[in-house]
Amino acid sequence: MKISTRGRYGLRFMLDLAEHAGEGYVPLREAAERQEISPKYLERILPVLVRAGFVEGVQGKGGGYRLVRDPASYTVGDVLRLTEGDLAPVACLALDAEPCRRASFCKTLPMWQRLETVLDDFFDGLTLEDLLEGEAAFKRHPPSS
Amino acid sequence: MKISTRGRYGLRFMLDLAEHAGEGYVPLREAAERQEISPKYLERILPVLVRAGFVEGVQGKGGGYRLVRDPASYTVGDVLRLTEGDLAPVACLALDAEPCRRASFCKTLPMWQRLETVLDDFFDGLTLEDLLEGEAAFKRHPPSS
DNA sequence: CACTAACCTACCGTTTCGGTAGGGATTAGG
DNA sequence: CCTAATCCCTACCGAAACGGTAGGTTAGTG
Repeated sequence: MKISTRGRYGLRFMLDLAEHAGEGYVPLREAAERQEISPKYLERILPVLVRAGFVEGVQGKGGGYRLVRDPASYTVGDVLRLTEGDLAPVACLALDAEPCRRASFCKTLPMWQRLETVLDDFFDGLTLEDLLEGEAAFKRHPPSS
Repeated sequence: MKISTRGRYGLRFMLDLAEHAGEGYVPLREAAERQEISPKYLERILPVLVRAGFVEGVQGKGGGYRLVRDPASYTVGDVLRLTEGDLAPVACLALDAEPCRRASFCKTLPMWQRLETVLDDFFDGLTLEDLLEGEAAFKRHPPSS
């Protein structure tokens, strides 16, 4: 029950781009240094973000990456679903899961389904811009709501 | 980001005991058959539940396992923390985590902390008895609350 | 005494995780 | 035109976790 480095690094990379938006293209090496991530490893996480049209990569000297849209238009859920993969909390709810015979009477399935929507709502309710604001974003969504 | 079989099987075992409470001791083999879990594998998940005093195991003929307390007194969070381990969604929030240098300025840490409380609230707000009721338990805690 | 069933430990094949290595292909600047 | 910078792509790799198996020992029942 852990978010792996792929999801966390991918998200931090996107945040790094958001923090340096409007400064031209950000070389992977610089982002990796700031985020203290192995450049070669980070490099392997990015293709999925490029292919999804989330970031634009420009080759050659002076190149690098930049966000395509406004930071507020990327939800954390969007980024995690790409980099981490499926956000389903159990295997039987994964997109590629084969149907489970026990589904019709499983006492735990409703809970996992409910948890999945809780997670979706949590991650889709946060944008890169929200995270840049820091803790302030969570003050607006207090635990009691 | 998946709950492993240890947590899921442990929970289903506890639910199986809850469903057969008051019928004496439930042999592991019977519970494993009903839950379609490898008996030998399930056997390896149980010691932590026994040592925590969640279930009582009795050896010899006529023996087996039974819940020690009322099903309503076990939260899903209790069971999962024992069988699955830490419920922290990222490594840096785990109990045994070494302190992260980036914590003071990490843009994602507040989100993970918030998510951890969301998960704790979710799992600690459900008991074995709630799950036995099926979907009804979730009608009482609608998505909008 | 025999049988049942919990208890305990070691092993094992597969997958995932986190990372490294080594090349291309492309572009800006001298 | 050459070179340095930069993205892009694929293959490999050690360690750990996952999910399960095997084979015993201990304890209680009939």
